[in-house]
Amino acid sequence: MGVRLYNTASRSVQPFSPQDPGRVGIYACGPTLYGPAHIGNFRTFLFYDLVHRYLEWRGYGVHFVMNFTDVDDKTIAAARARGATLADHTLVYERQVVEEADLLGVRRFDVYPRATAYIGPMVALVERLLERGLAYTTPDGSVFFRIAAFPDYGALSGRDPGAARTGERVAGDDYGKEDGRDFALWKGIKEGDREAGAAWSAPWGEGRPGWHLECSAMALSEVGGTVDLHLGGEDLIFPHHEDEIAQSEGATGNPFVRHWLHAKHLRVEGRKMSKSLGNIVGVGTLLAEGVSAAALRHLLLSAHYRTELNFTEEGLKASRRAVDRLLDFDSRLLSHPVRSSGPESGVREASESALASFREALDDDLNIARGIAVLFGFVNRVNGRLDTHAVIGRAERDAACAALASIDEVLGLIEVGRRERRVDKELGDWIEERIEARRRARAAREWMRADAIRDELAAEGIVLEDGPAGTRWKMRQGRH
RNA sequence: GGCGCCGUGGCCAAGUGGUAAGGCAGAGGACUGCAAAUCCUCUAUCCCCGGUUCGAAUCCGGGCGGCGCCUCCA
Repeated sequence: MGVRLYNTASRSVQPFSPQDPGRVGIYACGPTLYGPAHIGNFRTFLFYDLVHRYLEWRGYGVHFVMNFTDVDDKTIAAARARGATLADHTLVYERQVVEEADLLGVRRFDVYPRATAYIGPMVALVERLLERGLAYTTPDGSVFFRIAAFPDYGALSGRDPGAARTGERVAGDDYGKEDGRDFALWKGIKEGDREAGAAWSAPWGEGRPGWHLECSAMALSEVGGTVDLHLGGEDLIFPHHEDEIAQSEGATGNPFVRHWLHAKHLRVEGRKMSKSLGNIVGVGTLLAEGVSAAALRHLLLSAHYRTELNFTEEGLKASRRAVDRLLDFDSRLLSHPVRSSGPESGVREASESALASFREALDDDLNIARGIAVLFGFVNRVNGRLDTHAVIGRAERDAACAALASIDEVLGLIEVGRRERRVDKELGDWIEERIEARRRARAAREWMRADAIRDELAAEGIVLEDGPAGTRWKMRQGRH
């Protein structure tokens, strides 16, 4: 059947059909660098990561572009409040978000354009729109898009362009608009912009680009004529993406995007995350508190991207346990005794069917909840086999390892979890030494001494698992 | 007011016409020196009412409840 994805534009799930399967061009709206990213941002970024990883897993050649918005009202305001230049201010948060994304296992995308590096293309875009009569300048040096001249406006979000809002009161900086719905392509220079390094010259006057324009310019420059997949948070459908379509198609005359995907927002303890509620949760804060990155990844990834996800303390705990189960299985599989030949235990069959079911689940509009269920079903089945078969064939074991690794190429849970369990060589050697001492104590049936050693290790976060093939140990992950 | 989404066991969450995946939590059992890990068993008729159908959580109608966007917002 192939990959099927929901398309916001058609409001239905449809086959994913890139123009050129060999090079799928994807543009994702990235963070605005005014402050630290929060878990809501990261739910969206992890959704991007899923799209990225899954399409590559399915064999597509993916060219994935995620921008950084480093100039807009908020970044300028934040930079000015700190007395920093725009460039200095945004660099701080760019570094931070990249670092956090790495910690959560978000694979690096191909290109990260920063808006301020695309002023040229933006100016060119506006010039074309002016030529075509789709834009007009105002006395303060701003340029607005003329929505009345673009009949398709509203198609993505399902709005009637003619209705409502026309006669609305205009905001303070929007003097001169012909129509209340018209949006700014370029904002004429204002007090303080130049000092903050937020002013560029253009044929119609000095100023800075409008937010919507930035994404159009970067998408057209970095992805090309038509974007196969354009991703974003659900809040961007209107007006941001509607405006991107209007500008891009108005200027080029070509379809801008084939397929739109939007991730739903998350809630925190049942409530909307907002400044006024004071419940904005930063990823950096959580990680600093000792929350496991793998657990956080699991939680943010575990619900389908088009359903509301409720971020709770309890959910985080459940996710942590779930990831532990995966990691325990991973290490059990790797250390399970094998022989070169002999009767099959059923592990190979379980591996093959897990891979097929996983693909089926993810092909269906990235149904990750079902995909994760398939994974746990696999873990369960194989654990059962390992219980009843003290030794399995090497080829079977390898097949199971390969299946697990393959699925984790998409989920990245074991990938991130393993990192957190890793210990340095010195600690590792000490652990091995202690385990050997405990082994001797146990052999001598000196339980008190053996348990004292186990407690000693537990105090360092090391958990032991005795099995027929010896004792395995693991580093307990973060507090949550 | 306009557009849209959702309501499944204690919590989270799949399933969208054939009699309920998975994770967490809970109970009992097996294994273990004790643990840990693991396995087995048990725990829901799907917000309510009506309709369509041989058959509905799944379709239709009506309620009730929760939520999103419409303004900066992932």
